Amino acid sequence: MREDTRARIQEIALRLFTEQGYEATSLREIAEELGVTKAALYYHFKTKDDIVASLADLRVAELEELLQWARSSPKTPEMRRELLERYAERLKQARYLEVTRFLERNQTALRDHPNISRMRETMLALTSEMSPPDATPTERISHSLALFALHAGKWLTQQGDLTEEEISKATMEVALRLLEP
Amino acid sequence: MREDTRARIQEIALRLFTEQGYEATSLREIAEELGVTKAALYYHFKTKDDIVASLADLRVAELEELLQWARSSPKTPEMRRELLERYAERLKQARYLEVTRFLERNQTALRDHPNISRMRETMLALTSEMSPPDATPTERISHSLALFALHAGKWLTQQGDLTEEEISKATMEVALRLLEP
DNA sequence: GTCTATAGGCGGATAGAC
DNA sequence: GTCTATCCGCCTATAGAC
Repeated sequence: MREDTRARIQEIALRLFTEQGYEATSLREIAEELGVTKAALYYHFKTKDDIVASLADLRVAELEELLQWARSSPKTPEMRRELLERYAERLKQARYLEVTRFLERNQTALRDHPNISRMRETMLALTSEMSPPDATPTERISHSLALFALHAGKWLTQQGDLTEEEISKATMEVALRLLEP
Repeated sequence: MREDTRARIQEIALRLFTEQGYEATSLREIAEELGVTKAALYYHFKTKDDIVASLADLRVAELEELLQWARSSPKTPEMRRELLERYAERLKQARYLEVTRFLERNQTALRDHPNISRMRETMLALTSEMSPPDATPTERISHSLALFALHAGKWLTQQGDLTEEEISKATMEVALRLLEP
């Protein structure tokens, strides 16, 4: 039953930051929910920003790994399809999805955070790997959008009575179609 | 040269909220930039939230007008194409685009704001007008994404050396293609 | 309409005991 | 590792003069 306190802080912080926003969530709230005092948090993390950094690290590492793979692979349509599938694979992991949501929703508040800038750059580099060098503007937009389409499925969940399976399958179909000529 | 102070507050607040985030922006900053004291702001707006409400009103009204138009129109593919074009038209107006950006980037911080909930619902209703009742899940996702595609162009601006004209044209092409069977 | 002054609270962060 | 106690600054908001 005894869990690493550090991990529990990350867990609670991630949830609250995502639900309420980073600035709107105080260390007091996190501590209260954990059942300790604010001061205890400072044993595990030097600052509030440090908690964010530890959360972002996870995703930055995965994104950079993905980018490295893309760059070292032949620039073919098949590679781009596989990049899409690998990205979708990551999004399926609950923990990773939560972090992604948190970062999506708090872009502005975290704009000066070093990890965030790095993530944005990596994400941009990733979208540019989705198009061949000679692509038209339309192709470029379409291929980049394919990546974001995978996120979109999550926002549109409320819509109708689709199951998660249906949505994720449909979303991938749409994304793949955005890659077609 | 004398401009309505109320309007200038909205203008400055909108910019700072968008750049730094809602929570991260204090009334002191807004007042300083305007060249008055905090207290003066309270003559024009009852609370900080009131400033947000006044900003959101603008967009909520336009979205609801759009929804009303869609609902009172025949449910044809042509209508959906026109809805897309009308939406794109709105996004072209600088003032409207700024408000949209602000709301996009501060969703979490403003999640309890009445206008924001209403906006989210309207936006969702709008996406559901994009699909016929008998649409498959894939069509539903694809058509909804068409609407968001128009936003995406703005995020991907940094990419390459495309002009604003090229991006907006390419984005619309991609969006229209998402509506095709 | 705008000011000065101030109330009252909560924020992040630290010192030092246990 | 966690606590109590505390610092200090900034925040929103209000009262009341001009």
